[in-house]
Amino acid sequence: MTYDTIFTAIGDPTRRSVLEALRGNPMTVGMLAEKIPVSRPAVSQHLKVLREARLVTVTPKGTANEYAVDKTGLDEVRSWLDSMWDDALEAFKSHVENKSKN
Amino acid sequence: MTYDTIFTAIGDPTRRSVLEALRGNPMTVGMLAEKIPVSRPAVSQHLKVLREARLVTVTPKGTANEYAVDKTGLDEVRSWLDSMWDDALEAFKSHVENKSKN
DNA sequence: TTGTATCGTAAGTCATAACTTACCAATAAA
DNA sequence: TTTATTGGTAAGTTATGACTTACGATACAA
Repeated sequence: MTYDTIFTAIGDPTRRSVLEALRGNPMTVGMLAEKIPVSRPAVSQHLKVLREARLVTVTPKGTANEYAVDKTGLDEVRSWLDSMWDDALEAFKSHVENKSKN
Repeated sequence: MTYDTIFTAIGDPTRRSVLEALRGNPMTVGMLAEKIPVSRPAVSQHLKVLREARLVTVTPKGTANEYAVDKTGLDEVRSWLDSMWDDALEAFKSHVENKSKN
């Protein structure tokens, strides 16, 4: 399941900070490292996890790598959410039916 | 931010297994503990985290506690997702506009 | 060619969260 | 009242993942 990777990625607070920072505009590693209270190599490591989860994209620009939000991973979250929501509604409905049968 | 709690909660694979198990039908701790490869007290601890994140509800039934998916937390995920999606689209749009200005 | 800027990765550290067993409280049945 | 079932919590263990510093590769300017 792809969403395992995605939710594991989002599960970390620092990685959520990275996504929050990127929601406005693409940013380089250095810029992110100035904004988020961890070392630059730590930011790189987190970006790697986010990239593998398809939550960010990277575009080399000279010596700099520019990162942006990748909607692919967000799509997966939405699919999971819709599916989860539907099932929860279904379970609630049949639960109520069972209840009114007793 | 409430969604910090939620995403931290979903970040754990065992807790995701719990949610997967509950998507079909409400279940008791004991039932969950049979289905998921961890001890029953571990399940209890995870359920506590999920409850505080508003991802599950608990209904005492005699000596048993029945847990079910709570749509409140799912709603938060949806809000975050929509907001994230909109911002990412906006950023992409203004990024393209900047690009065509250069 | 040298120097500078940028960043990925290796290697090391260690706090913490996910696990366990043990204990006990609450509920229900006998 | 006693016994059985169920589950929350305490306390202890430890693997791991989030952090750091160090190193070196790549791109670009001088």
